[in-house]
Amino acid sequence: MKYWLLKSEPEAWSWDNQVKEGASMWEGVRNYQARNNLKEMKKNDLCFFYHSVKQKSIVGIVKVVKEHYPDPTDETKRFVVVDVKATKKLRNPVSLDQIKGNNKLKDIALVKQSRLSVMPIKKIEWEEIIKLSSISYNK
DNA sequence: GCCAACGTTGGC
DNA sequence: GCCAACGTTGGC
Repeated sequence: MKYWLLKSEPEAWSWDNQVKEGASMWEGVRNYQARNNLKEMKKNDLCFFYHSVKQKSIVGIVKVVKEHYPDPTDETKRFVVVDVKATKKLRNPVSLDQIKGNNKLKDIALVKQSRLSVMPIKKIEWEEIIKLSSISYNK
């Protein structure tokens, strides 16, 4: 069981869209590194759902419900999608600033490779972010 | 809105 | 196969 982070601009595809839609394709990835990550995802892996550009926060968790298959929106047939489903909203969003300010998260791919849209998350990083989301809730 | 950091494309 | 030119992403 692995952990991941998926990025989306909320104006293109938001957490609320994901909740409303239920299980849906994670489509439109056109980057090889991101694609390779999609291919490694297994059913029931969990992914943070990150809102880029505007909110710049992790807002929820989606689960992989179907492993990779060809992206029907890709004419070149080179890229793939997985199906994901919203499973849990974070109690409080965890912002990029919070992540950057946390020593345990300083090597996270989100910061190191700011342009990558599908990235692996280490278990300790996952747990730390979960913790941050509850701590901010208590404040 | 700007631009740094990347990724991709295509001419050579 | 190199690399200049171009396009895109996403933080600021």
